[in-house]
Amino acid sequence: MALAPRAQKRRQQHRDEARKSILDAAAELTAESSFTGFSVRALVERCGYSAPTIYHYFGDKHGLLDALVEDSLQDLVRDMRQVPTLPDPLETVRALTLCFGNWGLKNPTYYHLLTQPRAKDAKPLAAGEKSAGMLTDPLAQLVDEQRIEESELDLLRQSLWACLHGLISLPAIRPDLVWQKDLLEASVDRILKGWLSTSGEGGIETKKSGKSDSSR
Amino acid sequence: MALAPRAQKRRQQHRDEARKSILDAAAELTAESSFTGFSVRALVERCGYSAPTIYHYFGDKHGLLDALVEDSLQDLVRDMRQVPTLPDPLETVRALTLCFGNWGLKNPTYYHLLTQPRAKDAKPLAAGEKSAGMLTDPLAQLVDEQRIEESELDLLRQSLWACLHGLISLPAIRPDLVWQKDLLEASVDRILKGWLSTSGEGGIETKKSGKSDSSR
DNA sequence: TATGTTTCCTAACGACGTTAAAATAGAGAA
DNA sequence: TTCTCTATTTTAACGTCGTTAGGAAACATA
Repeated sequence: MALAPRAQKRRQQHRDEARKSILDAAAELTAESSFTGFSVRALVERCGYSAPTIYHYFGDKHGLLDALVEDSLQDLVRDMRQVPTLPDPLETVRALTLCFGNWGLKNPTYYHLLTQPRAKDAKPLAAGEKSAGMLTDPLAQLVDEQRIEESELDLLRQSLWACLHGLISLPAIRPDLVWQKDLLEASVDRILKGWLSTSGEGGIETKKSGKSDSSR
Repeated sequence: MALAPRAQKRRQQHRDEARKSILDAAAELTAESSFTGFSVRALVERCGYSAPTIYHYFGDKHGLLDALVEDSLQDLVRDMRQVPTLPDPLETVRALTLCFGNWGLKNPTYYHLLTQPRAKDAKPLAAGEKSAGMLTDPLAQLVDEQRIEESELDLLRQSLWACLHGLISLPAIRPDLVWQKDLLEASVDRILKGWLSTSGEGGIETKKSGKSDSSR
């Protein structure tokens, strides 16, 4: 028995409103107390709906949090789309990386939820993948311009990603410490510099400029 | 009523044995299933003691896990102590950093417990602080040798720490991906290179070597 | 009206960390 | 020995969590 289009639309509208009011309450809760202290039951008290309703709409606690993060991630993707493609692809990589990093620093709770190990259903959030893929083109261009070796591309990508992850998450883990305010920007610059300058030579600049590999 | 020394010693011995058998069972459990899936109740079943006994010895679930991590951290500190002080302090920094990083990669569960936000009682693990402090001397020496500016010392320290954190924790978070096997070593080298080479100039090496700050 | 579907709630289940209260064991004192 | 004090250990619960079975209520079609 297919629903008439009118009724179907009204149903969907009601669904969206309910989802939104639940997500709004969840956003409030995560803003007040971060991921710790967020519980379905606290959300139930806050949003007026009952627990099974939340499970009806989101299936799971993780599903709810995923929807919450996905909303914020769409803001990020919008921001990253506004980053212009600069003449120097390295500048583009830098700008995109900083854009992502600043989003993470501003939304530590969402970033933490994003990077929390996911269940076996596994699929990473769509917007997360999208933002990660935005680096592909400018990086490929750097290879084309022979400023990085193709054999090092994956290494650079993973290195940049991992370091960025640390730069975002460590200050969130240790808010008790005072963090240098330009830490993200300075670090990204140095990392890119380290990967791109004298790209043929792998070693680090030692005092005597000779390679002593005493730590192997 | 002070205890006689003999009895006191035997008591202590019994205490240590009980603690050790609990910690051994906990180590087994965390080795099988990582931090998720570790529960006090599972430990109770494994170790034979009852729940309040565990609380008697460790006060808390966190206290138990802290004791577990502290044990492994002592191995790390021992390893780091064996790193020789090399003629080039940069090599020393590199070796210590790689030592710590490799420990983290080999003990992802313990590293995760170590970096999990701690309760309000706050005090960081003793061995953790000790290992972090080992970089102080060689870094100061780099300043003495005028290879890094003193004003950038804290920035470098935090950058190195944060990137190292990312390099350890991201592969643990995403074991589904294939990680370049030299990621840690290559990254640390590039980061140090980025911070030390041409130490007077902050910008990154752009195509035209001109600074365009379009991302501010 | 009657029927099927979607939405929503009451009430519970099982697992978790934790603890109150009491039983047990060990060591010195009588 | 017996008594007493302390340290160890257990049984049995409490409160919270995520989750779900089952049914009631609302709604759209017929």
